[in-house]
Amino acid sequence: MNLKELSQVLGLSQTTVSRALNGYPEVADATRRKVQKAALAYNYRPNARAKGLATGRAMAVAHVIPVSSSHEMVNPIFSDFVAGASEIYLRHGYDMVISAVPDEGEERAYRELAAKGSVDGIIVNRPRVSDPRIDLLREIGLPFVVHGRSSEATAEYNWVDVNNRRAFQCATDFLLDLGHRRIALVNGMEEMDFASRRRVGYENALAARGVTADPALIRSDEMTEAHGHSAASAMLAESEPPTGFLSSSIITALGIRRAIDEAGLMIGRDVSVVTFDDELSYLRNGGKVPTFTATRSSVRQAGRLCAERLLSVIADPAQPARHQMLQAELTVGKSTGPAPVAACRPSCP
Amino acid sequence: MNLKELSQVLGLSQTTVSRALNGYPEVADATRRKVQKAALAYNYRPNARAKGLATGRAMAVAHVIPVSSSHEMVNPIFSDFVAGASEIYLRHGYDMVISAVPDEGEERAYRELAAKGSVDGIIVNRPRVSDPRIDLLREIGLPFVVHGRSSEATAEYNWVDVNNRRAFQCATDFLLDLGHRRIALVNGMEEMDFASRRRVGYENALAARGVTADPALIRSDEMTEAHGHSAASAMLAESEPPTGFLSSSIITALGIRRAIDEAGLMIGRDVSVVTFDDELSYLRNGGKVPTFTATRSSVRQAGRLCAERLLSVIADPAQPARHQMLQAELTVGKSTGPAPVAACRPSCP
DNA sequence: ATTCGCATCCAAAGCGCTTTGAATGCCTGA
DNA sequence: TCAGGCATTCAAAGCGCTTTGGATGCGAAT
Repeated sequence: MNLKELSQVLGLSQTTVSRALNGYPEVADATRRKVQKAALAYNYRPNARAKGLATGRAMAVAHVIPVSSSHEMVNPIFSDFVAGASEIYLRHGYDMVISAVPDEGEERAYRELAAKGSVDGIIVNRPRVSDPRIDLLREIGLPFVVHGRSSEATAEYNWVDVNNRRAFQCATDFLLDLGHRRIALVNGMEEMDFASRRRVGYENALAARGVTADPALIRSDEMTEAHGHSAASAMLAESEPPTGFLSSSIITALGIRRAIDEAGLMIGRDVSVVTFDDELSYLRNGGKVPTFTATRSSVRQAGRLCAERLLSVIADPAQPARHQMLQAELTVGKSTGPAPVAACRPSCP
Repeated sequence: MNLKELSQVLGLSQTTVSRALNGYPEVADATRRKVQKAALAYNYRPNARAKGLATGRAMAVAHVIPVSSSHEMVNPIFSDFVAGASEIYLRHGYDMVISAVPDEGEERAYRELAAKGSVDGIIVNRPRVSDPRIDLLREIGLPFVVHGRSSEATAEYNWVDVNNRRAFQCATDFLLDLGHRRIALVNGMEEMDFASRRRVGYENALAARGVTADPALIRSDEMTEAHGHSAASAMLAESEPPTGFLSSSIITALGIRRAIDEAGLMIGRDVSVVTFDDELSYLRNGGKVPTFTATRSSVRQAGRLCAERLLSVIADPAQPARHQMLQAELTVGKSTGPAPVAACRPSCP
């Protein structure tokens, strides 16, 4: 059933039917009710493509998911972020299109997205420290919101981010306060902006206490369970193993815990772990006293905020850029404790 | 730059330009080359909405993600499935729209999706044992492919599924062969078809050996780490604890392992665990000898297959329904071993 | 020389909607 | 009685594309 048919059934013009359904005031109340009833009865929905063509708005936004031919990795936080964002889109009648963009033709893909006109705006995920996408999107003129920031970007743009530097500074301080001195950082890929900021927070905290960061205690890779495990295993096997770990994701933290178990050590007593916790729905760091001591910030909530911001920018593209900084709170769980007193070694008196 | 402008620049009609770009034969080679060059130079892309309106095809498919107001859970396999599917869509020039559908208005939402005409087909996720969506979609006439099956559906429909029953039967047999008799099942929600089939496989295997399934050893819930942990903790604290666990997901398996560790037991020696492994990219069950003994089947691959099937159905909707059954292979890892000889208990001689 | 076929190109209709500009009918006030 | 105002409704244009149904011109066949 399309508008033409519906209007014929009703004996009205397409204009009147369209206006009645879209809430225009110049339609008699009786007529409007009649039209609404018929629309319901015939299960009429305006065709989205035709509507879009006529209005110039797609009522859809794109989330870009980078696909790399080299390594098939999906961002673990993708699902929860998307779930949060789609709550908002649902409420506002927007569709979400997921656009897989291969690493190679990144620029081309973004331009195409804009030129095709199938979306009114874009959410940019996983910005790198230096990320050409931001300037590109500004040039193209398509509304966008970045989840995260790009440190080296000069232009103004809308972003929603969590205070990664501060979170890792706090987490490091927490371990330092507990007496830990050899603290390892199991980080994400450091060309990613969030990972780079986390490292800065870690290094700042150490420097503030006069502890020199040991490069052997810093690892950076995709945030998989395997990475957490292999990084921690290797470090724990060193002659001077760390007594504390900072983890960039609850998934790597699981790997770190596994390595600790395997080493015959006890987490929270022999080795402490503080992790960043995105509050992934299927990996809740739950319980009254959470398993892991963590700096937590809901990525699902970040998804909601990004989506809301994007819809606002689409509604009024001229407004100045706005930034939303979320604070990750440190919650003490069972994975941390005072630094163990050094075991008696040959060098000890 | 739109078609009209481009054709004016070239001094050609819109018809010719359109045909030149779409590969129709009735265009002179020289003309075609000129048009292609200009299209590139001006960065011309046909407007997707207009094209869709004219052709009647949206060049987009929907993936439905159910959002429940009661519990905010995202299917953990969502990201990898979507990543696999989008590889295919990308290759064929299709967009993927993620449609959040609230539990309440499910039927309305599907009808709307079809009537709006913004997609050419749908992927149905997480079918339940009895799932009205299948009949609904058949009635609506929108092409669809189900990831999984719905046992109680009578009509024919396209699906891609893994042999869950067989996988769990094999896994159970494997533990039985190792001498285990008290085998627990930590399952997903059993109104989901896959979980129901897994349970059947488990029960069949036990029955075939004359072992009666103990209801106390079966738990079913969302496949979170917490569920694995709490289910296993509770069971291990019983007077007759299980010596083997079957887990429905690598995520619950992580929780089970945690419970085993906490109980002071050793996985693979005191307690064996076999898990279903969807090969999630950030939770690879890696290594030469994998951590977990598992029946594995890549959900990313399932995403690819579903997408390919859907595009095929869209291209030729009249073709008969086809089914693709993937077989999950059992891979032996470090999490299983012979059933421990019963420790000396008061009741022992 | 005329016709036919072929290669190439084009004008215009149409996809289903919104929106502009105008028409219609009715009531009010002069 | 008639102009003017208001409330309703409508016909038609237009969004940017594809596609139908010709046009046009040229060389080959008659």
